[in-house]
This record gives sequence, C-alpha cells and structure tokens, in this order.
Amino acid sequence: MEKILREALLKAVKSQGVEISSLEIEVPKEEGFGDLSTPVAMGLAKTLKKPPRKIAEDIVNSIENKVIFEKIDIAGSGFINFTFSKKYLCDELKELIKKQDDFLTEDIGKGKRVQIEFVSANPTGPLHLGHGRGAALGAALSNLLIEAGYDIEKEYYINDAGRQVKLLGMSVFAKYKQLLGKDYPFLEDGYKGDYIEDLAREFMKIRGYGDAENKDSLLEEITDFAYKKMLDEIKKDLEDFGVFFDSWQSERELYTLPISPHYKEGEWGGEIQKSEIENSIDELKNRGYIYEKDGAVWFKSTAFGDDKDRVVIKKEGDYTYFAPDIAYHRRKLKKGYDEIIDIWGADHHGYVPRMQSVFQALGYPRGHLRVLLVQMVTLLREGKPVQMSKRAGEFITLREVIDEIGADTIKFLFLTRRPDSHLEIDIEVAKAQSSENPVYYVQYAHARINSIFEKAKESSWLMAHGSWIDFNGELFNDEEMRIVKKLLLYPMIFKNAALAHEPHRITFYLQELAGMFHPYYHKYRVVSEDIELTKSRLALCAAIMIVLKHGLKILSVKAPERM
RNA sequence: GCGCCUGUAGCUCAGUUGGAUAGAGCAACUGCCUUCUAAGCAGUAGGCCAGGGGUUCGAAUCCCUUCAGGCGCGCCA
Repeated sequence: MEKILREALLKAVKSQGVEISSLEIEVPKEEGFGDLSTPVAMGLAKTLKKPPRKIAEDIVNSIENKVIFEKIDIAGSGFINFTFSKKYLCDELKELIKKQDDFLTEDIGKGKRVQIEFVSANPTGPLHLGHGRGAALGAALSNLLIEAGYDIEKEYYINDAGRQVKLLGMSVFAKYKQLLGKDYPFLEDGYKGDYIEDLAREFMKIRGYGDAENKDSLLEEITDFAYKKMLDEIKKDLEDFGVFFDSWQSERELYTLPISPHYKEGEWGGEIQKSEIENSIDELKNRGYIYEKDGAVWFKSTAFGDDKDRVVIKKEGDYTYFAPDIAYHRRKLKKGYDEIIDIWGADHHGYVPRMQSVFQALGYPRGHLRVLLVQMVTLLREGKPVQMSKRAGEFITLREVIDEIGADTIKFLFLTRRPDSHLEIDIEVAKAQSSENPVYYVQYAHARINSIFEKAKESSWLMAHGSWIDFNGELFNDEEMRIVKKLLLYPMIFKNAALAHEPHRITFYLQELAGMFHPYYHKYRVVSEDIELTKSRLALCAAIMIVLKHGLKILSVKAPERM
C-alpha cells in the first residue's frame, strides 16, 4: 500500500522537474484525512517558488495510476491525502493471504552480511535482568533483519581470559578451602553470591576432598571448572529465554591460538607465528597509530576524536582489556561483514569512541561499526530500588524472572520500550499485572482466531464450502475495512523498523492490531449461516493471524493456538 | 568539572526521523458471560510535552541555555 504510493509519487514529483532525496509518507492522525498522506508539496514550495497548493495539484495531476484510489484530496495547508479504493485494498488483502511472509516483508538487506554481538556477559555469575534486555533486543533485531533479507550472524563474546574470571576462581577456591574446614582468608573484593558456595560444593563432589596438591594447579583447575559451569548456566538461561546464538567466541583464543580454525589457509599471510592480539597491535603500529610512552604502549585514538589515547600494553607488560577487544573486532572485520553491530549496556558508552577509532584506524568507515546502547534496568521491589551488584551477590537473576513471570512476558515488556529509555520494573507489579500484561492481549487475539478456525472445521463449514480465499470483499463493512487497511500498513511498519533497527515498532503495531481485532470479535460473529459473509470474514481473520504470527516471530514471542 | 542518555496523563511508556486537534497500557469509576475463549468488550476521567530563548510555512521532535535524574570519565574489566 505504501510502496505503490511511494513509487507513484516519486514518478509524479520527478515529472515536476525536481529531484528529492527522501519522500515522507505518513498515516494521518485523523481518519477523515484519508489512508496515507504526504507533506511533500510543502517541502517543495521553496525550491519551486510556487505555493504548496499549486504544487500539490500538479503532483496529483501527474499521478498515472489513479484507479487504485477512491479519492485524492489536497488539504488547506498543502497535504495530499490519499484514500484507496475498496477494490484495490481487497485485492491486496488477497495477495497478503496468498503470499504471506513474502507480502509482509521487503528485501532491504539484499543479502548483506551483518554480525550482531550481544549479551556477552562475563561468565562469572548468572545473567541478571539487565542482560535480559540486551538479549531480547539482540534476538528481536536479528529476527527483524533476517526477515528483511540480511545475512545475520549472532555472536556471544566470552570474556574467559580476564581478571574477573581469575577473581571468580579465587572466590570459589577460598570457599572450597573453607568448606574443607581450613582457616582460609575471606576474599575482600571477590564474588559473594550464594552460587559461589554452590560451585565450591559441586567442585568438591567431582574433585573430592583432598587438597594435597600445590595451590597453583588446583586454583587453575577450579577456575576452569567454575567459569565453564557458569557459562553452561548462561547458555541454559538464554535457551529458556528463547534466545539463541550462532557462534560463541572465546577471548582466550585470541591470546593462545595463532590462527583461528574459522579461516582458510593463506588468508592471514605471515601472521601465523603470533597471537591475534599481537598481530592487531602490529597492524595498528604499521598504520602509525601505536606509540610508546612512560613505558606503556598506547593507541592513538585521539586521531579519530576520542578524548584521550588509550593504553593497550601496560608498563608491566600485560595487555589491558582493550587489547583483546581490538583483536576481537579486527577478527570480525577479517570475516568480511558488511556491517557490525554491538549491543552494549549503557554503562559502557564511554567505550564507544575508542572502538570506533579502532575501525577507522584499520581503514574502515565510522559507520561500519554500529553500537546500540541498552539503558540500565532499575529494579524496584515494593517501590524501592534493588541494588544490582554481581560482586556483592545482590541481583535479580534472569532465571528468577523467567520462572516467576515468564520469558514471553519479559521479552515483550522489554520490546515495548526504546532501547535508550531508562526502564523501571517493579517486580511485584510485574508479577501482579502478569494476567493483564499486553503480551497476553496480543497472544490472545491469535489464539482466538485460531479457535474461530477450529470452530469452522468442527462445524464442517470448511469441508462444505471450501476455501475462503475467493472471498467477496464488497461485503466488508467500515470496521472491517479499517482492519484491512491496518493490515496493509504492516509492510511499511516492518520496513521502517528494520531500517531504524527498532523492533519496538513492531510491538506497538501488534498491540494496535490486537486492539482492533478484539472489539471486532466481540461485535460480529465470523462463522454463520451466511456462506459468502463467513468467507470474507474468515479471510480477514486469516490475514490478521498471518500478521500477528509474523510480528510475534520477530519478537521471538510465542503465538499460541490456545490459551 | 567534562561527556553520553533521559525528562510527555497519578504510574510505566509510545509518538511514524520536522507535519494536521497529543497517544496507549496500567491504576480509578460505571456496565456486559446460554453465542467462534471474559487473558475480552462498551463507557467516564486524566496534559504548561521539565522551564526559558531561538531556527521556519509548521517544533514534544532540530539548536542554545537552565533545572532534575541516571551512567561514564583508570596502565580495572
């Protein structure tokens, strides 16, 4: 609906002798203003030096394919308002039902390869609700872009090499000793949650109670055990949350493996002798962005607008956290993606300029890396904020919330917000409202339609009267036509959501669509004695179902057949 | 002190990238189950879009500024 208008308008505007880079088409707030409208004439008033009304008239006159419109109005201020003909709309509805997903989506990705990295929480404790927000967004954005024709890879970066993992190991080690009755010192800045003790006990089961071996090898063993165990739990949590990854990239590999098994021989030239971190720093050095100062090695990120240059190798010779991260992102670049998307918690926003700088230093345009920041989730319990600290062991885990409220509800809740909005969730309220949560409203619409079709089958209506695809659209009343128009708007919503990388637009649309269906359902009966009428109403319901299903699939929320 | 994000109904949040008279869900109040599912429907009420300036045909949206909240400014990760 929007697409055909856009094409017609672009042609008409061009015939006026002007080139425009973008054409705004919007859904008017007032129904009286038609189905779609454009303010394009007002924007052209200056360049054409003619009054908007006159331009609008000229544009309207040069529109070729007028049969699809019932009328085209020019509003006083210069808006051009289009109202589509019933016949055209019903033909389109037929197409929607026939082509389904092909009708709803548009190939804007053209097979472009995009990698999306998200969650990437340290494997030093369970996922908390904040990670859930990143997970929900990453999954939905991936689905959205896949549907839009992009070739997507979802990756989780495992920080299994840094200080935090060591700290986890030491925390569990200390607990282990204490459980054995040793007077072992309490780790001041170590991890403190109950899960530390759980890990220690589990380790004890496997490893036994002896502690004769030397401390270093035991610590190493316990560290390995602990972070792998945590990683398994994280994977399980994500699975139960309904979020899946294509690839899990280990940070350790960047230190140890001279070359990743993912690449073909020869691709990395002479780099085989060194780790990827060394190679990355070498490359930056060759490009002139690495220097030494005060005994440390620096990356010249100020060359690309960062506040200050950043250390990559400390005076003592250790890498900073930044170094493997450079290597990691360089590896992404080597894989040849057309675009790289990172989803980070907003508390890392200060990190964005230096990562962008790396891309530029390596010769890529700034836009090649797109960092989406997900704002923090503030948790309230009985109106009071709950402090979230992984170290102190105080946090609401994703697991708890999945169990208490349900994965679909939480995902939907996250996806009804813009990622950059600060979000407050009161646990008590979320639980209490669970039965009146908007997610059920949308899912219920789907389930209801399903039961209509079951009813039709049950009363052998479908057997007796065959397919409803050749419905008579003339039988649609005004309310039904409003729904038809809403359905035909979905491709536009979808396209804009994909272009803006904003899945929440889908969520809002779905609520609006469900908000049209429920009243309709209440007011009219679909399956009746009137065969022709039943056919057209079944067709409408089928189309609603197709769209609801598609939208929910993008949000990775279930579309239940029964509730 | 500097930088980023946010400020819209009592609460939680949308607002189609600058468009027409400002939107939804909760919460509150009034009604509706013998029918394809009441996780639903019908109705009522709620606003100085934080404040002030500017840009233009037109601003919740863009720029400047003030205020309020959050986050970040390590040779930590």
